[in-house]
Amino acid sequence: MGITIKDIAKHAGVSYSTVSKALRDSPLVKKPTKIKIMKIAEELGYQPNVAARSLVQKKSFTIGVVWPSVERIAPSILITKINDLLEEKSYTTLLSINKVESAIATFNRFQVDAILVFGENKTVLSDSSIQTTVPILYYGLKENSTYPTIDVNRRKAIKLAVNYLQEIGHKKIAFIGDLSDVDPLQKEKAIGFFEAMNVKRASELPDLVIPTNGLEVHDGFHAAKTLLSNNTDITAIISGSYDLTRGILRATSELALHVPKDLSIISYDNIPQSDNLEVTLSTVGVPVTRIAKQINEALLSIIEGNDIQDSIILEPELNIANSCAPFGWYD
Amino acid sequence: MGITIKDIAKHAGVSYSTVSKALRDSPLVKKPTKIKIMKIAEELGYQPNVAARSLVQKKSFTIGVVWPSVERIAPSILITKINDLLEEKSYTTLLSINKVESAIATFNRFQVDAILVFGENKTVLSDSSIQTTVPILYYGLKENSTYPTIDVNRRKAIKLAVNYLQEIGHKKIAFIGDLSDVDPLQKEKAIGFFEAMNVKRASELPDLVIPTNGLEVHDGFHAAKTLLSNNTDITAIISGSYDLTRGILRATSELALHVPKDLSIISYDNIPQSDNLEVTLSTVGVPVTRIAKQINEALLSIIEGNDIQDSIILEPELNIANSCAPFGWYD
DNA sequence: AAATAGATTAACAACGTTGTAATTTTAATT
DNA sequence: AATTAAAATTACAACGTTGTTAATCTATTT
Repeated sequence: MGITIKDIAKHAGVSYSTVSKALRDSPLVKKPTKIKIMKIAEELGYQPNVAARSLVQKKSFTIGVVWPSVERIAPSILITKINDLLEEKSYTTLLSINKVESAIATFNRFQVDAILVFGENKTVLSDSSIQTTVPILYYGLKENSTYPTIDVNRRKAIKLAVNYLQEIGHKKIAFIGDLSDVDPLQKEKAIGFFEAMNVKRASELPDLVIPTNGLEVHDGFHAAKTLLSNNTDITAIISGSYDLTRGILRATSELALHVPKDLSIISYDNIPQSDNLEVTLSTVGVPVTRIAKQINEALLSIIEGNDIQDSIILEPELNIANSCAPFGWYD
Repeated sequence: MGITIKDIAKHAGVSYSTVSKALRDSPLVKKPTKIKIMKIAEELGYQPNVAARSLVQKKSFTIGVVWPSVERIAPSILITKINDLLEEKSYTTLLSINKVESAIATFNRFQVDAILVFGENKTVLSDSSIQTTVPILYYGLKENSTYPTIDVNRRKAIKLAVNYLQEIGHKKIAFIGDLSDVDPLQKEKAIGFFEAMNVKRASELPDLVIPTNGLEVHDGFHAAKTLLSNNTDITAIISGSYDLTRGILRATSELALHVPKDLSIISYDNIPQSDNLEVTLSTVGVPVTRIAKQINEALLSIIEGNDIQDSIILEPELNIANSCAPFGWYD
C-alpha cells in the first residue's frame, strides 16, 4: 500500500539500504545522492513504517499515556504541555482511554518506549495485576505501587496557604474543597488544612470547612454562597482547585464582595490563567510547566534505562498576587 | 526484552509456527498442544508484538483518533462509547492530541487501520495538506473536505424543538446558545432557530436570543438569569447544549421558577443523563449511542475497503420528558 | 600506470510474526 | 504388516526497516 524505501530505491536507482541511510541523514552517503533521495521520498509521500522500524530498533519513539478519564479538565493542560516537551525530543505521545490494565497491555504490544499513567482517583491498582516489560511512570498519589512516581505535595501546599494567611493576620480562614473519600488526591489537601489548623477532622471546624461534591465551577459557586451568607466574619478562603476558585469569585461578585478588600483568596493549582478574572490569583501549588518538565525528564530517563529514584515529590510554591491582602489593610 | 513465540516454542518443545497458530486458536493444531502452549504463554506473560504482526498482516487492529482538544467534555462521552463498541470487535483506539496534520502522519507511520478525525471548531483543514494512505473518517461539519463525514443535522434539531413548542401553544420561545463565529457547529444551531422563527439574524429577536460565550454550565446559568430577570413573559427556552441546560436549571431553581410549570425547556444534546436534575429533560438531538454506532459501522466499513457514501447526516429526534408542558396547562 | 587508502554504495541478516507449502505423525483400511 | 489418507506439525519466505560487513568506486601517491 504505502511507499517503502524499496520504491524510493527503484526510482533513485540505488540500493534500498542507501535510501535508509540517506533518509536518516547518515554521514555514510554522499550529499548529492542524499538530496536526490530525499527529494524523491518527498515526492512519493513516503512515511516511514514504525512497525518495521521499531521491530529492528526495538524502539518506537512513542510514549503511551494511560488516560482513564478524558473528562477531567485539569490534567488536560498538563498532558498538552508534556506532549509539547516530548515532541521537541522527537517523541510522540499516544493516549489510551481504556482501563489501566488493558491500556498498559496495548502499549506493551505496541512496544512504546515508556508508559505514563495518570493516577486515577478511583482505581488504585496493585502492581500484581500489571504485566509490562515497558517501563512505567506514575503521576499522582503513590499508594501501594512500586513503580516510580511523580507527585505533588498537596498537603504542604495547603499548609503554605494557611500559614501565609495567618502571618498576614487572618484568623477566620475557610477551606472549600472536595472532601469525598473516593479521591485521595483531594483528601490530601483537606488533611493539609486540618493539620495547619491544628485539628483532626472537619467536624472540629464546622463553619470553616465547606465540602463540595466535585471540582467544577458551580461547586465552588455554591459552596461560597453557602459559606458567605452564613458566615460574614470569614476574612480568607483557601480553594481546593482553580475551577472552584472561579466559582468562588463568581459568588463574591454576585454578593458584591470585593477581593481582596472584603475577602482574601488563595487558590490551589498553579496553571496559567486563561480566563480573565477580575483579579490575578494568589496561588499555591506546583506550576504545570514544572510538573511537565519533571515528568518529561523522568520519562526520558527511564527510557534510557536509568532507574530514577523511585519517587519524586514536587514541593509546592506560594505565588502572591492580587487576590489576598493583610487583614485590616483596607480599614 | 519481551517474550516471543520462539521462547514459548522452546519451553513447549514445538516449532514457533505451531505456537503462532495455537495462540490464534487455529484449527490446524491439536487441542492438547494448543492448551499446553496457551498455558505456557500465560505463564511467561507473553504479549504479541503488534509491530511484527502488523508488518506481515498489514493490519494493526487499531483506530487512530485525532483529538485536538482534550479539554472538551461533550465529545468525551462519545469517544468513550465508540471505544467500547470497537473493543467488542477487538479493535483498540489510540488518541493523539497533536495537530491534525501531524496526528494523521503519526497514525500513518503506525499503520493504524483507520483514522477518525473529530472536526475541530477552529481548524478547517484543506485536504491538500493531508498525506495519508490510511482511510479517514470525519465527525463534524463538512466544509471543503472530500473525506467521508458523519455529522448531525443540528439545524433541524433546533427547528424540531421550536416547532414542537409552538405546537403545544408556546409563543415566547427563547434560545440560549453560543453564537460566536468561531464554532460552525454552534452556528448551525442558531441558524436553525432563526429559520424556525422566520428571521434572518439574532438582532431581529433581541429579547429571545441570548448569546453565551461558551458551552459551560455557568454560561447557561448567567444567560438564563439575564433572560429571566428581564423577560418575565418567556414561556419556553431552547438550550444549545446539555451543560448550558444544567446552568439554566440552576438559575430557574434559584429564581424559584418551576419547570415545566412556569417554564418549558428543551435541550440540545441527547446524552444519558448522569446528573440527577430535578426534572428529566426533554431533548432534541441524536442519541450518542446512535452516533457512536454509526461511526463504529462507518469505521469498520472503510477498513474493509468499502467506500462509504461520502457523507452521512444523522437526523435528530425529539424526546419529550418532563421539562416541557403545553402552554397554559397549569392555569 | 599501478598500488593503495578512503569514500561511497550494495548485500544481507536480523527483528517477531503470519501464511503457505512441505514434511512428519497418526489412524484407518486392506 | 503394508498402504493410504488425514491430521498435526514444521520449515521457510515475507513484511519494511536498520546495522554490519562486503564490494566497488575515486582519488592520491608512487
